[in-house]
Amino acid sequence: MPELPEVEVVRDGLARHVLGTTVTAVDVLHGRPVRRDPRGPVGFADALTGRRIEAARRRGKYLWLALDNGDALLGHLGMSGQLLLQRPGAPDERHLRVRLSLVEAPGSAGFETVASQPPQPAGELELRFVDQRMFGGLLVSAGGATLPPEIAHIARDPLDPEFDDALFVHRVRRRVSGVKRQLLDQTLVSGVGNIYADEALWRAGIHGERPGTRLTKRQVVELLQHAREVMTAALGEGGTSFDALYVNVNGESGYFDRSLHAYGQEGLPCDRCGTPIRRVAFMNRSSYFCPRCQPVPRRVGPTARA
DNA sequence: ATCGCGACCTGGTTGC
DNA sequence: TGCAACCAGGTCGCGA
Repeated sequence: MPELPEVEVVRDGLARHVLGTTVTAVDVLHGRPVRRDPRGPVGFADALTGRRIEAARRRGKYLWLALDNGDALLGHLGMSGQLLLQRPGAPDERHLRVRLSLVEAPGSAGFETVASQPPQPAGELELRFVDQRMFGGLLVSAGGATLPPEIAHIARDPLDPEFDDALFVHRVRRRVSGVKRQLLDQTLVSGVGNIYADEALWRAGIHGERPGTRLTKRQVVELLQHAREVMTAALGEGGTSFDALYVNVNGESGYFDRSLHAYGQEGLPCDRCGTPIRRVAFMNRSSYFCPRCQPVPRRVGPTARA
């Protein structure tokens, strides 16, 4: 599933290929992905048509295209979403939900970086939102070009140069909530999902059910740094599979196969101590951890296994 | 105010 | 073999 590194790869691809283009048509094939747009599917399409794309920005797992009127096309890939760039006429993907027709503005150099692609009408391409499960979605954010108000509550992510480490440490240590739950709290830090939370906790040797109030400053600082490292590593690998005219979100990127130490490793020996990795239910999903490197805190141990 | 949990989705896999 | 149950999980809204 797309995590912060994959979303950043998409953002980067969009930045290199759709800036300066103008939206000439919008086709909403399924209403659900635009459910959060207050204008509805028709209003959504109308608000985009004729607009020029000026920037591609991201915060956490949200990304948006800044438009020439100060609005923004805000998107979230959810679990299974993809943003693909296709030539017009390419067969519809099975789960194609929204199609934006784009045209290069006269005089723009926007497409000249696209090499070795199939023949296509000059300056025309499609931006397609494909999403099997439709947890993701798109909306037009009024006045959202710089930062959409819809995501004003979303914290900066750990790779953001303006992320406030000290504030994060302070807030985590003030809450009794388990530290994994806090890592997943978008108002504290964004971009960390179930996979990166488990990986960062494994690297830090901290159990996710440890209350924030029971962690030292140093432990939280180190945990944050581990989250940065694991996401940076994934970003490096995610970027290598990027195809110029095919902005892809690959949930099976090599990174996940090669570099995971905890997530999805139930029963396999811990890469540090050999103890079998354990899996427990957590927030309607799963948590993976090494019971030796990440001992279950005594006070909450019984519930952590429930 | 803060916290925790269930609903939302589909398709692949598992179990009976 | 066929069908049902389960699982993946980010985000939001609701209830405690």
